[in-house]
Amino acid sequence: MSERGTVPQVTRGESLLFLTDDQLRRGIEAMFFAYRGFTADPDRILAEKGLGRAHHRATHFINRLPGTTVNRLLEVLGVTKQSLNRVLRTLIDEGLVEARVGVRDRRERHLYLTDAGAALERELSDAQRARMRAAYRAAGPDAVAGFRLVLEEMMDPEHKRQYRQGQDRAQ
Amino acid sequence: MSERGTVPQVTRGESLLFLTDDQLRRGIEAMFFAYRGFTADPDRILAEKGLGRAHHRATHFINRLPGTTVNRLLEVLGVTKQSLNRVLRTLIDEGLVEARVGVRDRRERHLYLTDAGAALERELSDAQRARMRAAYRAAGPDAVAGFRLVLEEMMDPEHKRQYRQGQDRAQ
DNA sequence: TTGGAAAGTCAACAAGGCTGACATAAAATA
DNA sequence: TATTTTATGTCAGCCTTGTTGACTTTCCAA
Repeated sequence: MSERGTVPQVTRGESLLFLTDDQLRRGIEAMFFAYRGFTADPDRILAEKGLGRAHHRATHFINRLPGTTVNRLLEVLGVTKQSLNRVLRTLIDEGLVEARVGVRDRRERHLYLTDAGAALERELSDAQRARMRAAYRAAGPDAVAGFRLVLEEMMDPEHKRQYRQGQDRAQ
Repeated sequence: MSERGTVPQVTRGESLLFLTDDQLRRGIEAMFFAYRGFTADPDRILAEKGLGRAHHRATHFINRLPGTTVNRLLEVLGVTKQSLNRVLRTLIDEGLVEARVGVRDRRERHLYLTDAGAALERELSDAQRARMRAAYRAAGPDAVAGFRLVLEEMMDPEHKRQYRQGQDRAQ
């Protein structure tokens, strides 16, 4: 907070002009507008099917973590179990997700996408990846590396852990 | 869509490995987790005051565009006037925003933050900038340039325009 | 075997999106 | 001047997706 309105000093020959309040504000607005673009395409598809963004998030991570328990999914998504339950209810009722009672622990429900669920997930992620791919291609590999690094540094520590655990799957 | 599950070919000596579906998925998850971090600190402050993220977005852009009309703000925020109206109503009733009747065109309302509104805006953006600054510092200037470039490429064209117009203010 | 913890469900509420219809005032135009 | 268009605000009602609280079922450890 101490740097507001000031121009950071040049130290050891490095310019710190990328840390001015104005540059930070630009970054904040970039996040705001980019996130809108990021969700726009899946949102359109979901709206047609009477589903919402929450269903997309759930199917994404069920696809990524097949057989996950509800609890595990709760940690990743960061919502209350009641909130997730409503979304799962819909997905199960519509035949997109299957909840299998745990074998070792019968309190647990292990979640899997059905064929229809996998098809939906693919449709949504295809749309999202298409935009991402276009942006990556336009920006180039070095920019992408920077993009990923800054995003990682913005995460809460526990999300950073989860994010890193998601590495090297389906290579 | 055509590249799913394939490894992009190396063309003209460039590696296109940063465009694999898996790399794109990583970017998607990075956006998801980072956006959570991005909004977490202001959300906590807002919750204490009985306000929501929508109030933050409104005060942010009223601060950035002092004297903006309601219509202009609607375009930037991308919500309906009914939705914005509810938010503005609260902000005006709580003495955080002032709506002045237009001089040239008396149908217009020009929006300004009051002193209390400016103080709230500063508290919120200080919190958000603090996280941003830490991420920027940790990632370094080159990463930040890449971050901003990729985000810009992810925006819808009209948001990209608005984003670019926001350059070079309060230098 | 029993009491607590864990997983999941049901009910109710709130924020903040949305649409539609309508009112008012002012500006622009025929 | 009469009419239409524009900018704004408001009411009503709906939906999604968060929340908390209370409850059931199941498991496990004392």
